[in-house]
Amino acid sequence: MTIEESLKQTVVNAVKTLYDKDLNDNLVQIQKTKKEFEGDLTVVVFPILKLSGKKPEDTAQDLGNFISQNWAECKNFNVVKGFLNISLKHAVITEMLLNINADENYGFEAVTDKSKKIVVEFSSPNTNKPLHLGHLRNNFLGDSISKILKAGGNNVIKVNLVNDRGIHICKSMLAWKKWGSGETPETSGIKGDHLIGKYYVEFDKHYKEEIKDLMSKGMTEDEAKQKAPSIVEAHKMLQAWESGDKETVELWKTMNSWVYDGFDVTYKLMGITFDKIYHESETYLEGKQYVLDALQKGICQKDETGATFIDLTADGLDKKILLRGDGTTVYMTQDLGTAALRHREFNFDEHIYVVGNEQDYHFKALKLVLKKLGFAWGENIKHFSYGMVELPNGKMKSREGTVVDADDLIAEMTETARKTSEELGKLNEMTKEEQDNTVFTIAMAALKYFILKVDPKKTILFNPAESIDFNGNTGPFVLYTYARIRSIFRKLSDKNIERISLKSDFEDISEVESNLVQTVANFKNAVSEACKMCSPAQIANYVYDLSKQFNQFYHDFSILGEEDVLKREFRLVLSENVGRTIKKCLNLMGINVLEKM
RNA sequence: GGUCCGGUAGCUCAGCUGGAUAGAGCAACAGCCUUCUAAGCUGUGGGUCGUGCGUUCGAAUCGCACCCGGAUCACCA
Repeated sequence: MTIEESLKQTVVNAVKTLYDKDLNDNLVQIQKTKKEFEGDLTVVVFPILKLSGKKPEDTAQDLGNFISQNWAECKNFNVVKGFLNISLKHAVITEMLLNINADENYGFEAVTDKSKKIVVEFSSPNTNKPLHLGHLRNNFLGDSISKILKAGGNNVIKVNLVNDRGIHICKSMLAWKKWGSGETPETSGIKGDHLIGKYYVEFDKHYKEEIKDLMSKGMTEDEAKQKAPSIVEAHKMLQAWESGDKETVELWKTMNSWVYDGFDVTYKLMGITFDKIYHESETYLEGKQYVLDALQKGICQKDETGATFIDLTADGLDKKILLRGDGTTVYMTQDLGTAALRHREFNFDEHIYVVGNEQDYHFKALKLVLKKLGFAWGENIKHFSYGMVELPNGKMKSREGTVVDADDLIAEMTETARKTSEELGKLNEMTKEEQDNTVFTIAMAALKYFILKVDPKKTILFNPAESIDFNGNTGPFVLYTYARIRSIFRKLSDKNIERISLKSDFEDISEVESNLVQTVANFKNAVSEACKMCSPAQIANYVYDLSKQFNQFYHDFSILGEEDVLKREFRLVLSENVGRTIKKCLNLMGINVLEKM
């Protein structure tokens, strides 16, 4: 039983004894006492007023008297309006600390046998452009929630679906063929994904010009968009590809391989791996088959242009096209195939798609279509939706080249981290290798934390002019706190101070120490909550709060001499716990810790 | 127009299963390095929690209406 539950029970007993009424225990509100008031735990008495029939202050006083006499953990209490603040005995705090110490895994491993099998799809890059800041949000979120779910005892399978087919690839291929000089990553010295991205932008430039031209000749915009020679040619290329045209397929293979080489570098920088990688080019045909079957069974229909669609109007959505008039497949067709394939392979309990909120509609439709096609497990797919990353002048668009490139950003952050570290003299006694590792770890911590700390639902506004901070509520600050803790233990071993085992009758604990212990004790709760909500942002908030508290505590921290041996040990055990908790949190966010910085 | 999401300090964000005087960081200003890491700590200033009504002992938090911003309603992915 936790300390809160024990107090709750005592309040229920108190109401029974004092007022002879039965109090439903979910009406008892226990919360941590706010900083400004004296005490550790607070009972909110307002909900009890009806039972007591007395004023808030008097009710609180009654309860306080009862609790101090009948609850062994209570040292003393005070009443502020309708709030009953209770101070815990120091022994209770020490006991709490020792309990945390005993459970190295914070209880996570215990739930393994109840685990679910969860497939998490994230990253899912298109092979026609390099990764940008928006993709980083996707990757960091996907990686982090996978880690959180795993920590919660689930069997997690991380998968990546590479969008290696479709009209967008054809656009890059066409531009490379038509307007390129036959350059390759080797001849140009450009990283493969960036090279392809360059031609994607090139295509759009020509396409736009053609539209403008056609419109000046009297065509409507919609018509021009469809009739522009480039897009017509791109569509032809897609058809050629889907029908297995040798030359087209060869070009596609070559250009994709450039992109993959480029992506590998970026994934390595991000520290992200997958258990399995899928390619749309390998799954879309399975999807197509389901649609054709459904057409035969009358679940799907053909419209006047020959396109196949499914009618979702009864469910509040629209008619959804599943095959184009020319028989080629669309996004949805492919996703149907992929989902079915994965269910066959893994028989998952849950399938989470980490995809931006611009696709909320798509996933609503996907779930429905799966069920209509007779896949009952369609109910178990979940869309983890997150907001866009925007720049001060609006949305990032690869086509228009208005993006913050992932590789560039990482390089820039690493440079800033290096400069800052040098200025602070942090790199002085390190080897070149240590320096590089330190600087890179700090940069990635800053970047990941910056993105993960924001509620996934919200749009992130990123201002490239203001570089990502290294002070305050940031990754580097949390890392720094951890490094400080590690430093204490290094110093300790230097001084050869013998560790003793802490007895729980130690009586001298400051307010800040008591708060820290409670915060750490709440870790399991906080993280299991974050686990349920799948929320890296909550973890970031928690670990920041913890780090801040520790830094305040550190201000007064001292290793102390022989005569203060218990106090010293209390502080060391506390630091150890905080350090371990910080490390765990950072790991859940995909951030590596540093021993020194 | 329908649906979904957001609106909290100058800026970036917490807080939202209703509880005490709404919190951090950045930016500004004033302090703190001879002792365990100053990427830190302490203090000052800064708020009609988009607006209105309602529910409640109590609303940033819940409900309704409205205003503003964004996404989506594709034979793009």
